[in-house]
Amino acid sequence: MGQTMALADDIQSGGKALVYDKGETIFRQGETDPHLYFVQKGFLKAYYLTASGKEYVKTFVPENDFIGSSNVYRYPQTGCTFTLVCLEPSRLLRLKYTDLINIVQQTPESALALINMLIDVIAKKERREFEFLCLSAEERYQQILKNTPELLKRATQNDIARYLGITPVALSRIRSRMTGNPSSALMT
Amino acid sequence: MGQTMALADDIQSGGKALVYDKGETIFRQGETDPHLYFVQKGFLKAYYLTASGKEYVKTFVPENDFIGSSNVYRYPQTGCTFTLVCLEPSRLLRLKYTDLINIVQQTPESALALINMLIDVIAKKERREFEFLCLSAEERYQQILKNTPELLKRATQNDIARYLGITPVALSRIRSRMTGNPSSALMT
DNA sequence: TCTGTTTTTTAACCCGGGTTAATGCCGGTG
DNA sequence: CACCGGCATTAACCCGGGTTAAAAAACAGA
Repeated sequence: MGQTMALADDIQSGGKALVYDKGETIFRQGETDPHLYFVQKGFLKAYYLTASGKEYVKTFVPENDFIGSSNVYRYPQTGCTFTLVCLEPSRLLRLKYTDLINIVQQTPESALALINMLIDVIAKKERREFEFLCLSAEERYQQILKNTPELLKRATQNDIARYLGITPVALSRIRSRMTGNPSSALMT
Repeated sequence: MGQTMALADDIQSGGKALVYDKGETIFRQGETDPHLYFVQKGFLKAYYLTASGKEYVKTFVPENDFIGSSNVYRYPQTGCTFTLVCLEPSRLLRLKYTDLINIVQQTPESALALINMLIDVIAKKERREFEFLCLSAEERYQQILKNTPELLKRATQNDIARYLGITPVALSRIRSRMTGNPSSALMT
């Protein structure tokens, strides 16, 4: 983590600080935005919008986390695969991917810091993949209760449902099932 | 890709070649194996085994791909989160994570190659995550038909089902639904 | 406080996938 | 050749989640 913070320092020195209001959009699905963002303060939501108009939440982004459309770095002509919007007033540091690579080429330590950060991202995605593959929607919700209960305070239940890959109606049912009002099982 | 191949060369010079028969296990869930593997030839399956004995396929690993339990790199005391087994006779290159880091510290170019490789891994995981989040099981199967039809030849339908996150029975139903024998809809 | 909007809950109905079990189908082995 | 184990298919039944719609609850602004 010390290494990652050092990288954050590098980004701080090379990046541009930006302030957004709640509800503001940083970039939209389809646009090209060749930047990596570091969240100094606030809370954001990254989401996919399908052709049929349905929204699915890719991830929530809290303080001290990074976000950017990685495909745009590798294939600069492609568009972002998702939209990034603020759920709270936020302060971000913005840095071009190409500038990041330049910074990281300067010192082996910062290169290693970036490598470790990327491996952390991979580990995180691996856990989400594991949860989709191996757990039921109810079990995935219980993981949130156990591991990131703050999320319940910062995101609406609608958005949490769309993050779990289910509808808000289904999440409401899961919750009432879990509250376990066992008497309801006895009633007609 | 040229960069990634250069990295593969580095791994080749520092790695140890290993040969496995079909059915052999490289490492088991719970063991600690601090290595990254590069597949020169063959085809492997990485899978999770739940407490209740159910198997879920995390990924298939074809030639020129890498695999390793990334959490073991960051947290060396933890065990692998999955089991790795050969579906075909395979030749692998094995390299300690720590040696890889040493190699990569030598030259900025190899560090950049690793960074690019990691970003490719992230992009790949992002697509799988997207498919779980936004697509139905049938749509996910259609993605395989479109993007990696070779998989149908190298893996059993059982394993493909467990990769899609459904049961073999469900995949069989999806296939018969898709064959679209429309007459069956007319019959009792 | 009143009001309009968003979020959450509940109900009814449908459908896809899980489960179990039976059957058929190879492919390998003795 | 006969046998056996794993793989694929099919059927029957159940349950969780999608969909639609309506109502209740929580919020934010005037």
